[in-house]
Amino acid sequence: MSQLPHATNVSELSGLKVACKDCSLFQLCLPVGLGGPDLALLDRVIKRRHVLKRGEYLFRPGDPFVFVYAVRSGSIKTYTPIRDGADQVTGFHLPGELLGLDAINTETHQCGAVALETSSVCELPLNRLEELGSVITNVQRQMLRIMSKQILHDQALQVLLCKRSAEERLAALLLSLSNRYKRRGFSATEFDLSMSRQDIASYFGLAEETVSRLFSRFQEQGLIEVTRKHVRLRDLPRLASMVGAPERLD
Amino acid sequence: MSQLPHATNVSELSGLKVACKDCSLFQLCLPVGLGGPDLALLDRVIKRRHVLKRGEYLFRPGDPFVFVYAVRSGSIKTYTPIRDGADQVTGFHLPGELLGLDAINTETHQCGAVALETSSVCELPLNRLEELGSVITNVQRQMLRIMSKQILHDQALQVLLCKRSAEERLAALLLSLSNRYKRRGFSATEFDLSMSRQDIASYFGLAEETVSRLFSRFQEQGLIEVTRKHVRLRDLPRLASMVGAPERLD
DNA sequence: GCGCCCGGTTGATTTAAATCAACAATTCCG
DNA sequence: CGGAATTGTTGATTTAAATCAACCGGGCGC
Repeated sequence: MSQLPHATNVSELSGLKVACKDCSLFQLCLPVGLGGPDLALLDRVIKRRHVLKRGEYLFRPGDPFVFVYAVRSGSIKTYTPIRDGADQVTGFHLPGELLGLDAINTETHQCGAVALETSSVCELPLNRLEELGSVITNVQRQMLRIMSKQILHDQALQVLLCKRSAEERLAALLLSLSNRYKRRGFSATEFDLSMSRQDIASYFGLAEETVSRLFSRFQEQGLIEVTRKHVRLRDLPRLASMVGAPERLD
Repeated sequence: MSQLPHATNVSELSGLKVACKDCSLFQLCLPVGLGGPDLALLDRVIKRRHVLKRGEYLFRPGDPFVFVYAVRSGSIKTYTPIRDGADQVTGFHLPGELLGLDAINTETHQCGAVALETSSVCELPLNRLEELGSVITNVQRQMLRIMSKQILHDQALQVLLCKRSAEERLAALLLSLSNRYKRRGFSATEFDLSMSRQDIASYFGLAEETVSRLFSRFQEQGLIEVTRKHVRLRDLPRLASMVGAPERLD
């Protein structure tokens, strides 16, 4: 189906229990920077490898908040229902990224999360962390950093939506995916989009047709090669020059 | 200059040292829900009453992160510089609201913060919290909640920017200010805007002229009465009906 | 007290992107 | 395997909001 590479193929095959310290996502995920003892305790409460098929829901709006989730493989989109029955896509999440942070305050998910392809997640019971002793401070400090990063990301998106054209928004997305794949050890210039044109349009407040036209235009201009979901970025520097630093979505 | 009411007038006059437990913003600010011992420790590290005149900067983009700030009186806007030299306004902050959360991760402010009128803030040295013992867990838990709330707020703004017209965006702002003033004990229907039309336009990705026209139109329609910065909301229910639940900015 | 400047308003015109419409290519599914 | 449904593409037209332009009025300095 999707040809998205899976960072965790090897560890997934080797067994269900892969400790955080042995996970290929260690550097990108919650435990980054945590020491051995903290990791061991963290491993005790994290539930691993909840698997989702394409289209399956991790949680839905209104669900009670139980876990923060870390994407382990695949990709997951989050969305908010808006009036008129439509959905607004609020984010695309790759391995190592955390989901459900917006539900900590109200203890209820306002967003939903759907797998864009076969994916797996780890479940972090934020409330149970308090049972553990020393680990909590370090993990919470790490949580603060991750949420701070999310807030910065949301601000970049705000600038993009307020000040930038449809063209620049799409460039920003392609660049963001490129950087994120690269950091995960995959090609920065060739990958499959796991989201539909409609998802991209929704995420950026554009019409599906506009996104489609932009993909065509980028191709005409020699910026990219695109066939359906497969994308090859042919001119990364020019793509990057279209997107200012404060609008980087990485 | 601005006729914005000041929640903290009384306590400000009574002296420089007002403990969190005696602050009128207690219920709206960081310490909400914290117990006496935690509060006492918190009071030891919080610096109070840094005063800013209109137009003064609390921090600028690039400044090293030292404090998280809580607005104590007045109002403060945050902004990001974007290419072409312009600024994008990223938020308006009223008493009890926290500033600088986006800098926790990088330890550098990406945004700047300017007083929209004479304002004062408390300074919370996030890093020094670790010197304190038991307080840290509870305060950090509270920080997680506040940041979660911010992320939810950012998502509401995303929906507004992606899916709603200029008209609905302005309605959302007026409604948000109304609710926030109300919670602080002020009139929900009559207040002064501390931000300029340009600030509002920037915040929502609109032109100054559009915002101006909308104020006029709202007045024609009997929704509001507006003279320069003074606003009276004449039909709160109709205003509210223009803004869906997932777009509430409160 | 007068005029200047800035913030705000109002009008005319342009434009980027939405909408409407038709169609092509894939994937889904019996 | 074949037809329906979904997803994506391309073209014509409309539209909300930007831009360009002129002007107003209050507050401030001189």
